[in-house]
Amino acid sequence: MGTKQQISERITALLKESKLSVTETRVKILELFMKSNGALEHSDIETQTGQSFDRVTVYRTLQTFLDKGIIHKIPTTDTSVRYAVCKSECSEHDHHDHHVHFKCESCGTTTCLDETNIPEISLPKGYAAHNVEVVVSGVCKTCK
Amino acid sequence: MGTKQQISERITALLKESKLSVTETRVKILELFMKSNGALEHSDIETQTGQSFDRVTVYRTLQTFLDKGIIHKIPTTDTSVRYAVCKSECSEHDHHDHHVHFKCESCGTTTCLDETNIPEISLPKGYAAHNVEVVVSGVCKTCK
DNA sequence: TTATTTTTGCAACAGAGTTGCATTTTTATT
DNA sequence: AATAAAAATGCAACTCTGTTGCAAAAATAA
Ligand SMILES: [Mn+2]
Ligand SMILES: [Mn+2]
Ligand SMILES: [Zn+2]
Ligand SMILES: [Zn+2]
Repeated sequence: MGTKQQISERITALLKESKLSVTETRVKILELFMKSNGALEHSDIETQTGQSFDRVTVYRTLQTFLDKGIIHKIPTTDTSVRYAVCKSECSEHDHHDHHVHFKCESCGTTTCLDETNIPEISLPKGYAAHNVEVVVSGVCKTCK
Repeated sequence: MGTKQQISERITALLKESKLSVTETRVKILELFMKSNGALEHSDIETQTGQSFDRVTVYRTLQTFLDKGIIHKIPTTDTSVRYAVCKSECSEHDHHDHHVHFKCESCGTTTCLDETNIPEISLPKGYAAHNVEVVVSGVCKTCK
């Protein structure tokens, strides 16, 4: 957690590490991600910031964060795209989110289960795996 | 596999089992799915049928097939939606595709690995799993 | 402070998906 | 086989999501 001040400093540091200008948009969107306990989609960001930013800016900001390994996408079966902040192992052009994602059918929240490891999958002969995504749906601990 | 005649009969039977009218659109789209060795998205269906059907009809057909448990969706991290035919265990309103999906980074094909089982995932306390989706990306056996 | 680089907002556009409704096709009934 | 009832299709119009070019504004470097 941390105080508002501390979070703000962490965000500034993160942006500078990633060689990104520290702008109001980027800081506010990163704050949103850090406050939220679940993944966010584009529309969440638009509504939760109170329509203060242009849609285009939000799209570009998310793309920039993806490029720099600050956030990652979570697979869905609908056309929506969900994003969550990366913990540590991720870097520019090389995402390694070896954790399971959980989508609650009751509250709709998608969370990163950072402690839950992805098991080995033995593929048929001839297939080479680079990345494994696991999305579990069910009921989360708060909805239980 | 089977001859054209046999496939046609199987499709008719499948539609009747699902209590669906046997229409040209539905038969042609199901043929496409059965011929294809990978998953299809909406645009594939439009192009591969030679623009003969209205977009709206294709959307409605896919939705109907989903509702009846004839096809299932495959999760992606982009906004595209991929569909593949269900094998057997699936029925109306209850999809159980306990198999792994593979997306080839080389040829772009998404395939159902029907023999590859999904391992048990031990979630944190309080979480209840209803369904587990696994999507592996890498290089498929034909591209290797 | 000033110059340079980067980011933002706007406008305009492209594409994906949805809905209502009239027409056509399929299925059920006689 | 003909007819009636039900279901599916195609079209038009629309909404929603995401993209691109460019001028104005903001952030960083000098
Ligand atoms: Mn995650
Ligand atoms: Mn499948
Ligand atoms: Zn929940
Ligand atoms: Zn391949």
